[in-house]
Amino acid sequence: MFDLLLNNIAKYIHLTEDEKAIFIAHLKPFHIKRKQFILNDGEICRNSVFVAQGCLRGFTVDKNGVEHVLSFAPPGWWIADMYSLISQKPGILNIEALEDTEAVTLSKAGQEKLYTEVPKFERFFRILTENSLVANQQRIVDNMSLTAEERYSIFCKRYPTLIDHLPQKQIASYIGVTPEFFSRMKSELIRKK
Amino acid sequence: MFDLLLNNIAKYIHLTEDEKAIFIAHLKPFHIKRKQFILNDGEICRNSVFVAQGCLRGFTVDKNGVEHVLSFAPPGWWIADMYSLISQKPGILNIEALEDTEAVTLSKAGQEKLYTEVPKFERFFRILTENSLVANQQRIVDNMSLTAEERYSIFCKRYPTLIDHLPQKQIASYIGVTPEFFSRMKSELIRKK
DNA sequence: TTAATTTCTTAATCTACATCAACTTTGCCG
DNA sequence: CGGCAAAGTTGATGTAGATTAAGAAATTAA
Repeated sequence: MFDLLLNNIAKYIHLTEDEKAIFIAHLKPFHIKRKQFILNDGEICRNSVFVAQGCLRGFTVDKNGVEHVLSFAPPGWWIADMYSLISQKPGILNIEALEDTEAVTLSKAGQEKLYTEVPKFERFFRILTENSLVANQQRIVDNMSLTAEERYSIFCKRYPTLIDHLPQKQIASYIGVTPEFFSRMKSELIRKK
Repeated sequence: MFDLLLNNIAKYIHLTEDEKAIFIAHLKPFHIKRKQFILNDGEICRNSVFVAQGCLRGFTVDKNGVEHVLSFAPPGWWIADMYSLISQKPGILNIEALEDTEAVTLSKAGQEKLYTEVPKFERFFRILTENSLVANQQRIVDNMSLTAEERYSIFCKRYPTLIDHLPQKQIASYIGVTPEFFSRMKSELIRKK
């Protein structure tokens, strides 16, 4: 059950069996059906969530009611409204299951306790956050300097597994175009080849 | 000399005098003239830089030769090519002084040594990275869901000190429009009021 | 299976912002 | 201070991608 997560952690820090047990004691497994939400904008985000199976998405809704996908969380990924989780103020992110999903939560309180019990986790989450920061900075650069077509091509390379079983309107939203434009773009790409 | 930095750190972790000394031993103060670079794209980023006075900017150059400002570093801010710093592979960021600047460097090696010597710094840099991640995620959302005018308004609120003494083409680049459009936008804003 | 709902496609029209070009203003360096 | 490069302005025109709308295809739920 926790194998995927523990293997993931093992890439960055080494844990004794005791430390693993302490860690696992803070986790709460759960599963959630497609289309259900684990977080709504305006709420305070109280957990980090690690996906073991299925897929979640984090998105905002702008003042015109348009959704914008900030992140996908396929197996092996963490997701949370980082702003809200850190500040414990109401956030702007909605987190929804795109398919039936199995995951574990680590509460904010649990995470902080973990830092004192096993300080090595400071390192683990620092590295995790660093990697996330790098990906987000790259996305900003891509959004500023590339066309939608180029961003799509990058998405395909970076998330090959997601392409197949994700509604394409979700991908359109992630790369920052409308579903209509995305559809056209795809058919033009096929025509070109 | 290190006061600004130490006060900054004190917001997140408490350091003994010994620990402060260890930290400072890893720092190297330097100053750099306007228009000089401390990092070029294609190079490996070997340092984090903390600005005490002046201002730096980090930017990429796209395949058409257009610059895109990823970040400004006024006094009290860190700057680095995080991708390159972490991976120690060639990066895409240029870092340039917008004015004569005084700063300190912390080398990648020094930072890692610091983590083992004073583990509290894991926490400090984790928090720093978390805050940066939150800001970057917000910027992605803003770029996807707001008009240039709205992004400018947010920029003004968030970086009031920068507005005055920054060439406006740099601000235009940061919010993701051309200098020409930015100029027009500003004059329309004035006309409106 | 079928009805209902959601997703995808295609087409016409529209707009925020880019590009190009010429000119004016600012600010820096000798 | 004066000359020159960089920054900012303004206007005409171009375009990537949005919007609206309506039908076709695919999923889902019953």
